[in-house]
Amino acid sequence: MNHSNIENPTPLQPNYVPPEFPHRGEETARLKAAIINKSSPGHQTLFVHGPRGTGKTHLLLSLLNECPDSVVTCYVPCHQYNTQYKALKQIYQAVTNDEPGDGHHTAALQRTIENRTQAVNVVVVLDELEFILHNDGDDLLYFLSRLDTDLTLILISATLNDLTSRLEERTYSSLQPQRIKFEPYTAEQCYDILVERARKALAPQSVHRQALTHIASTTQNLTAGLHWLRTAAKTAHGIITKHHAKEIQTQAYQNHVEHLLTDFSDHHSRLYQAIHELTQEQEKSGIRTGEIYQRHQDLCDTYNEESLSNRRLSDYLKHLEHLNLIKANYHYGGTKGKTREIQLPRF
DNA sequence: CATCCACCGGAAATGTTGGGAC
DNA sequence: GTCCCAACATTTCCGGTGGATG
Repeated sequence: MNHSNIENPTPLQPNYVPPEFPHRGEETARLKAAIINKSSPGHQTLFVHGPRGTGKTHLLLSLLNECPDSVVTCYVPCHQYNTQYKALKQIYQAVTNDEPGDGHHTAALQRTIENRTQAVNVVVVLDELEFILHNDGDDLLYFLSRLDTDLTLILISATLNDLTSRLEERTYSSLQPQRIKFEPYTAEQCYDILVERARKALAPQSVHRQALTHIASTTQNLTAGLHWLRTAAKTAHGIITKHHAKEIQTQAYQNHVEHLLTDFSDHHSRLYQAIHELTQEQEKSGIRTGEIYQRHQDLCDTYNEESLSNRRLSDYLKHLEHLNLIKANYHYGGTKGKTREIQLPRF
């Protein structure tokens, strides 16, 4: 039995890459000029940054698709390929159509990549850059910057504004990145896009305008907004009203969080759960890390899972911070000692 | 002014897995 | 197979931080 409003679920899926990018004309033109109508051979690096849900990833994926077959393209989501070696493997695969195992020397992969990319146009996108910079990403960037090929390197990040402070000097000066900033959508622009997606995915007249304006004025993160709309469509009996949208707001946000965490470990989820629980229980805002580590430990005990060292969890917390799932206030000493205060953002 | 808070975060150590040479 | 060498996830170790307290 299907009494759902959804006629075509695809345009509401998180991985759906739309054919058009409204309100991103300037960014599209600049990226196209750099990638597809590249004027001069040699190196170029673009640093694409801006908040989550502003279309960075999807626009780049769409442009990679438009590249002619003669161009070797490689998209690397660095939250999954978070070391130089793993990222090199992805590039190696794109260049040679061959998958190397794990027991090689980094230098051997680098040499092969260097040889196979002579006289080839290569576009490499490193998305979620902060996750690899947390490890040995700098070495990777330095290697890529020194490649003697026609390489277009695109670095994407939602939490970094400035690479100068995050890269070694020689790496930065060798890359000379051009910045392209994606501003957040305005509520009006967000509404536009939601309307368009609703039109493509849902039965006519199945969503109230006020439901969409409510979503668009609450969050300008389009990824989150689309999760919200999809959740609303899935759960509505009949027309999607503003009231219904409000009712399922929390559930929609949880879906969004779950989606962000799919590529991460169960410990990441449990850590988030620990923070979530503590936030619900206490009215004071700001929870210190010690408390979170303790709660995570307790959760592991009840699920009969092995816990991790606090040192490791500290890194995982940083991952959640990179995903904008938590806000962290750093105290480098003082009354509270050296610690972080963690908060959940409002939707 | 010394000491303490409470955890940060770099570095080294440990254990596991996979590759290549013999 | 055996041996050695990489990469990697995780643990262990520990120096460091700056306002509050006495």
